[in-house]
Amino acid sequence: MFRGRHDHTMDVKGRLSIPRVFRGELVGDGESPPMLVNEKDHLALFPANVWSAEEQRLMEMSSLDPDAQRLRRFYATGSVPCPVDSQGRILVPGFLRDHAGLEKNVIVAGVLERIEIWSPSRFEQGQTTTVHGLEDIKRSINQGVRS
Amino acid sequence: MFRGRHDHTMDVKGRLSIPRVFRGELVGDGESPPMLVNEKDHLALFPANVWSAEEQRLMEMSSLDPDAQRLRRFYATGSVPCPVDSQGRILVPGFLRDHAGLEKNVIVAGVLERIEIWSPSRFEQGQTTTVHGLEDIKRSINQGVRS
DNA sequence: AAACAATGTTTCGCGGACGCCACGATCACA
DNA sequence: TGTGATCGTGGCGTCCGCGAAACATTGTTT
Repeated sequence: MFRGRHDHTMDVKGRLSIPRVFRGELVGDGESPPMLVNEKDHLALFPANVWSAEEQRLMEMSSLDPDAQRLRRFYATGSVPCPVDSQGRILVPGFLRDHAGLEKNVIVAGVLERIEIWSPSRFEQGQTTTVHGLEDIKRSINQGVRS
Repeated sequence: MFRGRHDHTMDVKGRLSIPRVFRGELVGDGESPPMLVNEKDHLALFPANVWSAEEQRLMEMSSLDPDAQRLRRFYATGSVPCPVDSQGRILVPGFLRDHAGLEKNVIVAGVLERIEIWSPSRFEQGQTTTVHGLEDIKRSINQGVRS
């Protein structure tokens, strides 16, 4: 379970050191490398087994459903195996840096089963809007509108 | 069950002593450390088992629901394990201090299953608005509008 | 063969973290 | 009312973990 927020900086070449507290759980037994995945406005980093479970669910969706097909394409195209080097760093490919709008300063956030990598400005913005809507979100979830 | 209000002060480095009466229940058997959690306008401190139950509920929400995802991100990113040192103090990370607007003087309040940490001004303000709206709150709860 | 790109390695320095101790105020109890 | 114990405060001081940047090495391409 990943938790907390860390302000880190990226190499000019796109190398980013993973917070120490995350490394153990992230690499697991080291069998297969973690996965770096493109999301709408940020990147996500998964332990191999967690992502493969997620991927499994994508594959189980109907290939006749255009939406499912789109979803599959988006994630398949935007995901990359991402080994952690001996100094605890990952290399973020250029096209993912671009999509997530990452520059030198980034935020590495623990979100339970995943690690998220954000541009600071986008992150702050997202958080503030979340805070504003927080009570409504809680209410609607509490009422079982979703779940 | 935590009760009562305590005016304490924080270290320049963010160390804060927990009221004596809270310590026993807070650390429990000491297996896993208490959790310090960011809330909208204050911080909350939980015995490990209490927070992990809460976290469990977060994880069970659909990862396809954007609102659930936001909620998860908010709480996971804003929570950090928070061991109590040998002198009964915790260390409050800088980013949580900022979010809660904490400075030197803080209020440590017992709120049944949780301990809350407030900036004095925000606390007072919250209390007064609660007092004003008290009757309405009671009414709507009584009507089962929530929960 | 030279230049650039990619990856691996080393070092430095900041600051976070922790432990200890002493002062002082407050509370309890005699 | 006095005395003692408890508990919070804060002030050092030190340590070392960790991240960041610079450096070295390898490999690849034309």
